[in-house]
Amino acid sequence: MSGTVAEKGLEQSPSAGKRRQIRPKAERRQQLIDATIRCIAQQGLSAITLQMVTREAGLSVGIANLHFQSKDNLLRETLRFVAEEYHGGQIRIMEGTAIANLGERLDALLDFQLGRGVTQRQKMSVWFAYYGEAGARPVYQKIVSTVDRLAAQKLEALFASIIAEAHYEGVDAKELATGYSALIDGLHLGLLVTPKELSKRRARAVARDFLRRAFPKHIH
Amino acid sequence: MSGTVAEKGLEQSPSAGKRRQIRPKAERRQQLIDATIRCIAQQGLSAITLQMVTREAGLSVGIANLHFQSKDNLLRETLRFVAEEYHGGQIRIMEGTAIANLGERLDALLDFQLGRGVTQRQKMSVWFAYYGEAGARPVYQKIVSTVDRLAAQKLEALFASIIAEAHYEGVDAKELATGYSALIDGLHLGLLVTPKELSKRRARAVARDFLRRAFPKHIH
DNA sequence: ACTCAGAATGAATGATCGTTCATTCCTGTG
DNA sequence: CACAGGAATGAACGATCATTCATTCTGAGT
Repeated sequence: MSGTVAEKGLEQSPSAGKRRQIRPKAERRQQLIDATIRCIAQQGLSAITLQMVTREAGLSVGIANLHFQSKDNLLRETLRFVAEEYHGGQIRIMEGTAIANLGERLDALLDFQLGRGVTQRQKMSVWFAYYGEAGARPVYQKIVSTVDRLAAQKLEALFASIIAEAHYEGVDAKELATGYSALIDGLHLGLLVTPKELSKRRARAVARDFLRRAFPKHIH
Repeated sequence: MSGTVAEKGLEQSPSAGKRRQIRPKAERRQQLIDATIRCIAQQGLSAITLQMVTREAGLSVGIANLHFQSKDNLLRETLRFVAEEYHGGQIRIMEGTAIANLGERLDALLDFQLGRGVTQRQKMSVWFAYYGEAGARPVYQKIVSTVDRLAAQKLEALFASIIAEAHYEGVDAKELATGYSALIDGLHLGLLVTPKELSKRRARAVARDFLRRAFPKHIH
């Protein structure tokens, strides 16, 4: 997890807020994306406003259209960023050579997916805000599908390796990967919508249980 | 499943669209809620408009505020209706005495949750549209939590009965119910966002696999 | 046939949004 | 130090929204 999303929002100088600053284009873009994420989490995707986002970023209204051409494009780029952050994190764990033991790699994946970084209200709010619009906006669907497909393939490969290693019988890697991904998504949803009923601790226990049932020799 | 949501949208007379009709308040409310559901599915929650909804219902703009006081209230009532429809359907199956056999009751539940009625794009779009806003709107969270808790209790009770009936060992009904609910939610999400990657057939297979792993004596 | 309570309408209103662009102000370069 | 390129600003604009309410119309009761 990279902690690039949080902080900022105020100028670097605590009280002063006047002096105009010129910064490289890439930096401003990221600054606006970060502000967009914070606004979506706090106000929701349907209530979001350019005035809201640019104020959160400590900049003027016009700058959003300067760097992103339109509000629609800013929202698209924000989704692209969040999607790549999440799926990239998963993929890095699954194809990383740092962890040789397959069981430990599974553990690391679960730690990431239900760990502090991902299960922040802020992050989950953004995820599901876009999911909610995906039904009506094919563009969002496409952005998510693209990264999602790659992560799904990596997960399936990891499961296949585990199955081969321990000669598990009657288990289909692809079907199991689909189920595990869906389970994680559903747990995120539960953490977001009914946090009183589902604690993070229990979410982890549930996911671990799923893996233990499938790979008893790898998850103790 | 009650099919109250579809049809309408046009006056009863195909071509004529002028004559004003007076109908009971309850009927008009339902008519507007149905139109709202269709609009959310087609345009998304963030793009929805009272003009859009009332036109879809074949009525004038002012009528929305007449029967619901505000747009916010219309959206709240629509969520309440959808939530009760979905969770009510589940609860009716789980506490219904029509099916005595516990294994068959499980099957019926799965058929409902991943059947034609629920997995329509229209329905799932509405669900996740509201879920997406739940992070920023405590009201939505509360509405969903209320019905969700009851369904979760019924599911847990059903699982507990099954566990007791066949003396399954080392299985916790509550944890399993949480996992199953999350799995179903995640599969709905997959069907909505990545329909190309996940067919309804495979979603059912995945859910059935989860149940078979947990209750091998009940699901063949 | 007549009446009238109240359901339904839709033009008008004020607020707010995304977007534009003339202007201002940095800052690296010569 | 002077200057030019372009990053940043924010007032202005037109479009669109939720909401109001004076008016019209309906249909059940008499």
